[in-house]
Amino acid sequence: LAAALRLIDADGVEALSMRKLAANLQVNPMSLYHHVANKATLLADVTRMVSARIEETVPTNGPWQQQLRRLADDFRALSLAHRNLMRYAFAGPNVIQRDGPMWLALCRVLRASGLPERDIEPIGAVLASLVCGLLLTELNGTRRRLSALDGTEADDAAGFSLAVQMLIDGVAARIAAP
Amino acid sequence: LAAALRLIDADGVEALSMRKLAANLQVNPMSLYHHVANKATLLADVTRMVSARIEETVPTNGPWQQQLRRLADDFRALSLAHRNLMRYAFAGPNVIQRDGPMWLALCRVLRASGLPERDIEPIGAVLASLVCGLLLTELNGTRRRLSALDGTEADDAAGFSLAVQMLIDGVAARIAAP
DNA sequence: ACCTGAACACCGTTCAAGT
DNA sequence: ACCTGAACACCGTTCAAGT
Repeated sequence: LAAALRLIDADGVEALSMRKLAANLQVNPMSLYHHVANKATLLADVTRMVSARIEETVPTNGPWQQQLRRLADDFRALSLAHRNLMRYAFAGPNVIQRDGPMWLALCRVLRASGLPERDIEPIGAVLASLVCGLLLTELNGTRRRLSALDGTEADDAAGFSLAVQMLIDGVAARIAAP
Repeated sequence: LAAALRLIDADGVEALSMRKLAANLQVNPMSLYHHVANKATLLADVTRMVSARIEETVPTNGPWQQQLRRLADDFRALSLAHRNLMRYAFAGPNVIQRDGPMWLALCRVLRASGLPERDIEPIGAVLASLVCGLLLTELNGTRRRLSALDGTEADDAAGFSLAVQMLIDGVAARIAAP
């Protein structure tokens, strides 16, 4: 999986083939099938491996607004660190798993915010979706292309930050007047 | 392009090959290359063709909140009508074009809302990104899987509606206190 | 201007045979 | 339990030759 990720980081998901991966590992292409069912599950496994890295970086103190922002920023850092993989992975269902650290951390923060219990999961799912959209459009260049004629990396970061603030305010509004 | 879209609707983007498309058109595979540069641009062209269908359905009267909601709903209807294509297309840069009807309509509505001119494009880009996220996670099943143990189509629609309302409120708040 | 057949350089995956 | 070579059924694309 680590070797596959290296190749994807270098050349993109489309350029990864079982045969190239085998060559990179100095092994017969067919040997891979003793460790992985097929290419699709290999990609799903790489995606899950990378997505699980949110875990370590998650803080548990400070105001909920700050924790939420931190979670979003970590998700963004992860996406930018593995652009090629994540751009592909967002199309599939493996980026945010229901039993994964990302979702668990998000629910924990929302509970700490005082949001009514029955709102936690639906609002959490919507927030996760919205942030996925921000990251996907940053990875594929759509946001930069739309928001200005001469977009920079700093504009991407600013747009992300602005949007996350909007989401935090939205949650706050829902706590104040449920 | 229409034939390609039919095949994609039926079997998904992965199952589309130049050779199958040619067979479907009762033509030699190589003939296709006289009408399209390669497979990647064919897919981009299909995406643009479908994305342009927002055009006709866009209203120009009523309060801006209602127009914005209508735009989002139309985008959702389009995405659901061509799930296989759109799931793939969201990964690329061709869904929302800067000179396309979607973006032009969005900017028109935001101008009508009274949002300061210099906020139109950055806020528009962020809103477009967020809605892309909602649709993508609906198409790949992530939102349904996260928000409840027994999600239905109606839950998807409700989550979408709730999120769009949050976005409209966010814009309204920015108009009231800039 | 469009179509075609042959060919090239790749794919993912199966299977029988090896150690 | 793991590795391997040969083989199968596909790919996208190029190119020279046709109409």
